Amino acid sequence: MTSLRSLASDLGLSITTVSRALDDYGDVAKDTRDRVRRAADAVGYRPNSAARRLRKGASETIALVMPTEPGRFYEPAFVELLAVIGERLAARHFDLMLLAARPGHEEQAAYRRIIKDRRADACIIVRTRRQDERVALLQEAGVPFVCHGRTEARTPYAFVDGDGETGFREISGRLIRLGHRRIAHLAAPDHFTFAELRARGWHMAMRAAGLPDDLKRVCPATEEAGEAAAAALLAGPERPTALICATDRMAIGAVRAAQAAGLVAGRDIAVSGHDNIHASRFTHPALTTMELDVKAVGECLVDKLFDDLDGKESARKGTVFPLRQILRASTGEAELN
Amino acid sequence: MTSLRSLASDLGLSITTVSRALDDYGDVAKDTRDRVRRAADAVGYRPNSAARRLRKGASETIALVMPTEPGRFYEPAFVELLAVIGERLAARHFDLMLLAARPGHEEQAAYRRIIKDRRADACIIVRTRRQDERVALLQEAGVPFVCHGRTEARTPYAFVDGDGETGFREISGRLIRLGHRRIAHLAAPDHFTFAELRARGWHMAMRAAGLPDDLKRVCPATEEAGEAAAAALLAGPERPTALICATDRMAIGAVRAAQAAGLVAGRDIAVSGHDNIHASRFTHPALTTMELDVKAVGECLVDKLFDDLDGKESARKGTVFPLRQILRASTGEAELN
DNA sequence: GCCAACGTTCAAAACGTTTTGGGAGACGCA
DNA sequence: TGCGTCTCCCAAAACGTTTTGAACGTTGGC
Repeated sequence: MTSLRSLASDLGLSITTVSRALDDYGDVAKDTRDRVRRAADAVGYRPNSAARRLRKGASETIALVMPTEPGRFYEPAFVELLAVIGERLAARHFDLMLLAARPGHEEQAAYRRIIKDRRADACIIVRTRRQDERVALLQEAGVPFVCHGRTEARTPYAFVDGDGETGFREISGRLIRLGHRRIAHLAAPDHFTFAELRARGWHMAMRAAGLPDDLKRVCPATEEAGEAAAAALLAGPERPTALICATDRMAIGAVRAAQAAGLVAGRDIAVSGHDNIHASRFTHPALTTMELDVKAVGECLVDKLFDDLDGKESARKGTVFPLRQILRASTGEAELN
Repeated sequence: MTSLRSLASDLGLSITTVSRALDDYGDVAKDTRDRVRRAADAVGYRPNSAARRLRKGASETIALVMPTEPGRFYEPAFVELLAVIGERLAARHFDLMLLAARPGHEEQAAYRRIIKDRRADACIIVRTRRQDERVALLQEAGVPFVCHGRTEARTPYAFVDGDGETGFREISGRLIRLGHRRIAHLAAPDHFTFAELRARGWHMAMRAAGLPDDLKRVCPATEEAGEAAAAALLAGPERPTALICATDRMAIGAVRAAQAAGLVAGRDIAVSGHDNIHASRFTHPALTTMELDVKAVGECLVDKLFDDLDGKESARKGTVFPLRQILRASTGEAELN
């Protein structure tokens, strides 16, 4: 609406001067600068973003492509993460552009388009995989990005992740101290980095305590799969007294399996998860789990991106946040049998 | 990268002709048009969005502002809705811009900025409220928009909603036919339109059957509040035999309250919800609920928006989708006492 | 008193597209 | 031949910003 031109003519100045005054160039006299500022504030001037983008060759937009695995994208914290990211970006007048694509062909195409059209200045990668073509693609194209979660890349890159390894080592250790000896792990598919890290934490704790580390089952991170895997473990010859699950959804399935086997979770068997999804508070018994500070993670993601865009070399590294253990009844001191 | 200019000079044509050829003007000879098309496809030409936006004065972007009520934005279907909307928009090369703002001052400011800067061509309003300033704001500014959910507006406007009224009338009727007489309704706060519609459905069924319609409690749409409200009802003089809850979250709380009162849901008392959130499948017993076809809703939202942008007058009206009833054990033929 | 440096301002170009307002040539008709 | 009509094409303007390069007056050193 109000353009630089009208502002300039109102003030009897050139467009150049007004533009530079607003951009804080040392070029322009302090008096003029103040005068321009006041006038701009008065009419609520905001530069036309399209014009600005065209001229600067930058879009002041960050892209986030949601991987929409059909029927599987169920992450309660994701909406919150989006909100945090959006707010943080808005503080610097950046836009958040949201895309959706199925992993594979469609996802690749989406990233290629972003890169080619320079529709966004940088990307946020979520649900990072161990072998992640998205990372390779963006690195090759020289487009700044940051990952939510880790991948196995040769070169340094920016990521923000929760310390699943330590988290699972801790909960395993806690159960060991409670007297558990046969502690099983329900792991998520290992093409996800988080799955491997969590499994490693459990593994390390078991080895450190000299306990068997072969009680591991891998299955999709769903309630149904968790239930089936837990049922199989409970029906086995060496029934475990504890089930450490990679995610809350799997743990919810595990609680059901225990119940079906006539066991009361928290008394006859310990069950724990990860994520602190809303439902974990409302299982019977309530689920012991761990959680990440979503706000801190979201802000860290954005800050890394800005650092990278600002040319700070330091941006290209990872930050790992500790997990907060949330102890509920499902791991109550179990009567071991 | 590849500009209209380079494309034109490669072809020995003017920029104008290339531009018009790609835009299907009748102006340009069929041969030339084909030649241009082929060349453009070959290099994968896509017009620079900033330049296009600047020139056309339209952003080809749709804004969606998430209302982030602290700790309360928990809608599993929301991510899926975003994905559907994003995909549908992408088919027409529109971007989805996501913002986050707390209802009230911050939210208003966000919309005002969108309007003023013309950062987006249209908006999608979610979590529509009965008295919704957002609707007023956008109508006044002449910015096209569509609501997910209904509001109380004087003028016709575009919305897409689920038929909560019929859905709740149906589940109420079903329970009545099962023999229930004292059927209570746990309603959500009535500044949400959906809350009022669902309550109305229950109300109508009760009146039609000549049953008392005073067993209604209003509370926030959370598990905790649902549990408290249900507990109060169950402790009352006229203990209901059925609890029809406005949302699954409230219903999950209600199931707990029943259990605490020594009642088994699905046998001693019937409980139903709405949303078919993931957790509803994993309560004990599994929750009877109803659900909306998120894909249909998302696509309808986008289509209405495009119709409006294309100048079709017909866009400014509502579409109400039927709800699918999902019968699970929590309403199993109850032993009434 | 001359030249350089400085502080302040500005005109003009550029970003890449869409659109306006023709223009050149071919063709038909009188 | 002259005139109007059609088909195909194009030069130039416009969108609103940022940036380049220079202009202008003043000041200071010599």
